[in-house]
Amino acid sequence: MGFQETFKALSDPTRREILHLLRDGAKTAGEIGSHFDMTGATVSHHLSVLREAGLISDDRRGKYIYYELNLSVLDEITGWIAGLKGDRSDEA
Amino acid sequence: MGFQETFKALSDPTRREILHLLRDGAKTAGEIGSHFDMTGATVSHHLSVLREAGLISDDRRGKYIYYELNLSVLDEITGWIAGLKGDRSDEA
DNA sequence: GGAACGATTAGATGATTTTCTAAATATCTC
DNA sequence: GAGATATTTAGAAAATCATCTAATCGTTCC
Repeated sequence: MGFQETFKALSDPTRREILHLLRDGAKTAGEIGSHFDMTGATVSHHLSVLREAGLISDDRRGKYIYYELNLSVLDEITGWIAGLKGDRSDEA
Repeated sequence: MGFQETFKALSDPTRREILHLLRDGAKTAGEIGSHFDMTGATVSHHLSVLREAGLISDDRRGKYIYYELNLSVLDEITGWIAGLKGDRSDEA
């Protein structure tokens, strides 16, 4: 993890849309993929980028793999931004 | 502008450090560049990415170009994240 | 005007990224 | 176990990106 991976993950519109899709609950890779005009392999790749960034987690249930939002990493981002907005120069 | 450019701009560690450097006031391109072990041309490129993302603005004063933080775009980012954390499915 | 300095732009190169097709893995059902 | 379904992994191609060197632009000062 780290800001590097997180921001990189968020920099792709497909991946941001995936996060949006997961707002109202976990979805399978297939359900997520059906929202996009690209192959399942490509969606799978995006899911793995999001997973490596810690933005989603996966939950295997039988034949399906459910993905769900993981919001804690986003808190780190807002924290980083807040640190940028604070004007104290002794901060990390 | 748009999230695309903003997140992409934030995804590079050099650029995030530049933003950090500008927390306590405007600096010239040269001052910024002296903090990094890369050519001035490369730093200039990073500054232009940040400028196009709306994260910094430039102010030419004579021979020097001063760069300073532009925080409003960061507010849009925190707004987007907040929207992701809200669970209402009728939101944009 | 010309030299000196601060900074950007142009063009090239190697690395990374996005996407695809094809093949592989995992699970369920018969 | 074989076939069907859900998903990922492997490998390749095109696009984008970070970085460099060299050349250019803008300003100041003599």
